[in-house]
Amino acid sequence: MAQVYNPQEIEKKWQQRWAADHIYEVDEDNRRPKFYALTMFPYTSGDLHIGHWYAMAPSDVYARFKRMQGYNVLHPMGFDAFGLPAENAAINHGIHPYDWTMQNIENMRRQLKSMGAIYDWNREVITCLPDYYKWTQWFFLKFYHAGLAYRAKAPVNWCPKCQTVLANEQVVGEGICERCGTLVTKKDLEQWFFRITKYAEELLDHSHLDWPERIKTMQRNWVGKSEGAEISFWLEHEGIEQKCIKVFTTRPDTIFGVTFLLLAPEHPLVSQLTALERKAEVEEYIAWCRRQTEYDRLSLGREKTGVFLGSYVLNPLNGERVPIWITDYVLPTYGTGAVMAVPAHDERDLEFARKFKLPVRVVIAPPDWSGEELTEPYTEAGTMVNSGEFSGLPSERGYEAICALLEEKKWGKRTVIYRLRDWLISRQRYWGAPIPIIYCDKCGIVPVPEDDLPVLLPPDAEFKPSGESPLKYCQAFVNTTCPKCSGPARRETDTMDTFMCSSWYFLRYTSPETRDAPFDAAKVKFWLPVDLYTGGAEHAVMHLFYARFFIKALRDIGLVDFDEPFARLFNQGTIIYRGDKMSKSRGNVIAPDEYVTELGADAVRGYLMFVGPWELGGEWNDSGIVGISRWLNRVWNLVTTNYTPVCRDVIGPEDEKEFLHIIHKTIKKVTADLGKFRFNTMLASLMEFTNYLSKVKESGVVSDSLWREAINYFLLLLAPTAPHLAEELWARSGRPYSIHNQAWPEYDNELAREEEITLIIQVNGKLRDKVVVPASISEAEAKELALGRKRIQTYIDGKKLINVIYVPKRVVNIVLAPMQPE
RNA sequence: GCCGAGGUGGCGGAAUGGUAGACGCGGCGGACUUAAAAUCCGCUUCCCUCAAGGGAGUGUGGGUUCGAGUCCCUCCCUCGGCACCA
Repeated sequence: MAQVYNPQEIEKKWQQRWAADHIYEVDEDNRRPKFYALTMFPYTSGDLHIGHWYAMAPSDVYARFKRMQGYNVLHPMGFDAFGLPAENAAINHGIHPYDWTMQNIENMRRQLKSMGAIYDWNREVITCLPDYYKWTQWFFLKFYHAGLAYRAKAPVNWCPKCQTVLANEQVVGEGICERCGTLVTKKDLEQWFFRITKYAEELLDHSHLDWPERIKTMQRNWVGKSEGAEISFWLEHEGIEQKCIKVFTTRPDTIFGVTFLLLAPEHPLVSQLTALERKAEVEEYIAWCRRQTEYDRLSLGREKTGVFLGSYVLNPLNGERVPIWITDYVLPTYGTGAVMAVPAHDERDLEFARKFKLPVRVVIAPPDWSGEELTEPYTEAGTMVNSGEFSGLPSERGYEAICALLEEKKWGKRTVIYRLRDWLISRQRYWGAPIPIIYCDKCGIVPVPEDDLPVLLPPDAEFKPSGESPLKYCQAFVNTTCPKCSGPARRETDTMDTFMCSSWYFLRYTSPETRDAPFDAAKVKFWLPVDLYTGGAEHAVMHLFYARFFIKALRDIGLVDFDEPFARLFNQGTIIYRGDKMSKSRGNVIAPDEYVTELGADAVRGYLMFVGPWELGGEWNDSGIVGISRWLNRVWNLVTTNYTPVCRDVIGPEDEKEFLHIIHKTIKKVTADLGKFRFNTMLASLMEFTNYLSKVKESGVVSDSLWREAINYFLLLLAPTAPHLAEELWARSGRPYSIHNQAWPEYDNELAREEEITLIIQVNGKLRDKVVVPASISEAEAKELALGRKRIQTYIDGKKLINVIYVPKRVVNIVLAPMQPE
């Protein structure tokens, strides 16, 4: 038997034993309350780095904690296995994406197993296998039949490097591709969309979700709800069909201040509304706009640009003639692509008016307005002026009155619009689930019949990116027969966004073996919703948003009976290394393997929890981990070397009492900290406990039985954090296998309570003395004691006592009169 | 520009409005050793002092309070998100 702590040996041993005994396998056992603890599954990039461990190890600790607390815990793991890097690897290294992905999974699974988590590997889910993506395709068909999937031509985000379209959510920061950082361009393409906008309103509702405020805010901003009115401005133009231009405004109360109308350069009426003599100038401007990148166009702080079309509309409320301009700050995709400009009350419109010397008319008076021109736009509510019959009304009432009038006269109506666009799910790439659609010259768009699923990804496709789907060139795949008329037909060659795959994987974990359905409905009913979902915040408006949409759609289709997938969400922070987020693309990854080999998985787990609060992340520091490793060694020595009480007739009852107090105080603290994900302070209190145990051991002042009890509690508290070491020490001290099937210790509140406290004595708020007193001390006793202290006397001497403040069990503050100046 | 998180020793970080710096790293000193490593023990915010003791101190400047790292206001910096959305 090894006498020194040898993590390599014991970790391997227990991992094999746990697997052989199936101790972490889970079933729908109703005797214990269920708890679904889910960690975002990793993309199969090749290696897990310390950043992955930071997401996974603490969540495993929490899942183990809940398990010991008596919950029936489902804590599964799988792989998000479709995606571009697999293809890029294929292109760069000549290996098939399937082989690359499966090799990576092999390696990552090995790494994950070395962590010693409670994953039930029978439930593993791999999204790129036909058993799985068959159902991803099946959901597409369900959405199609429910009217939630449609095909449309639209200007879409195009990544020239990835050679594929991207969803709006995948364009980040300054208009760059979320995956590769390339500047995204626009392309007009026929694509498949999911009608996520149908759920815009419901997606705004986070009222039953225990989620971080900032994620909820980001989702709300992403939906971008605006309430206002759509108003028709009459066209004063001969010879065109349209009688009016519709604008959207959130401030119908400012309509009397409209001094020009703005259209997006892409607005369909622009060419018809351009006066002959302005044609050249307008066309030149439009051409200039086209040359601007999306990012340039949306960036703030650039000078306003635009041209006058040479035509006019009439303001329906006052009949005024209003010139029509085009400008690139009006976006064709938002609202109606047309804006009524009110320069007095909108910053951008004012800038535009000043640049082009257009009139500015105040129609909402600020509270103390003198009637002068405003130097800056006034965008708040106020009193309406220069507004005909509405003048004098508070603008909030004017808003209502004008809307009512517009609706009565049918000049406009109240409207709500959203910034959210439908979810573009087509990708012109190989390594994804094929969209199960067939195009027939006779029958048009025909969905693949359910029985024909999966539409298998042909293994032999040429997948070099060409800007078109690689599947297009795979004749055996493309050519098929129409399911309706049996005539010759072509398959859709685009694949689905991989976020489709990750929108339902958490359902599959409940029943991965199910063959005739995506999941076993009873098991989903048992386990879902996920009780705790942990992962990085980078998915706020992507994965987390899509998954919510998916569940709402499945609910409406009748496949699930709940509204939200993730009841509670927790975002861990980011692991920084060399000043940057650790990631393979940044080339600053630290592999856990060498640390696991050298110091053990328990040490790596422990160190990651010790760097700081989980939600804040932290800097990976090589030298920090040795602290945890040394501590685990001390733990080993503490438990494996014999304790012998000193030879005394009776072991002092006072010492035993204090010992019990420390034990229960520690249980209380560790339990509370684990519940709050405060792993760093939990470890600190376990360390303090071991420091205390060492002292006790040295002095031998407790009985043998109490010592054993303390070790017993300590190992139970250690078990979630260092599962291997705890199991080994548990076994070595003759306790029954397995520690991980033991109940979490309960603390005795009486014993955990402090009996003695250090009373702080302050004079005028400054610490001057401290004294240890029984916790039961009364106010009068405490004050008397404080005033009687020798050291305090020297401060009080000769000064006037104004007040004595007593804070129970904490402080006596003696307030003296300030010194009179001479 | 707006929203959110954060700013505390040499470093990572602790602190229900009540002892600032728990716990760990690093450093210094000591024990063990022929020696080193490992381990163990002690010290370690800064300044004055042999010491006892005293003073200063949680990004900046104010305020509230008997008492502020913590609450309020001002400003500065770092990180994350959003950003011409009518």
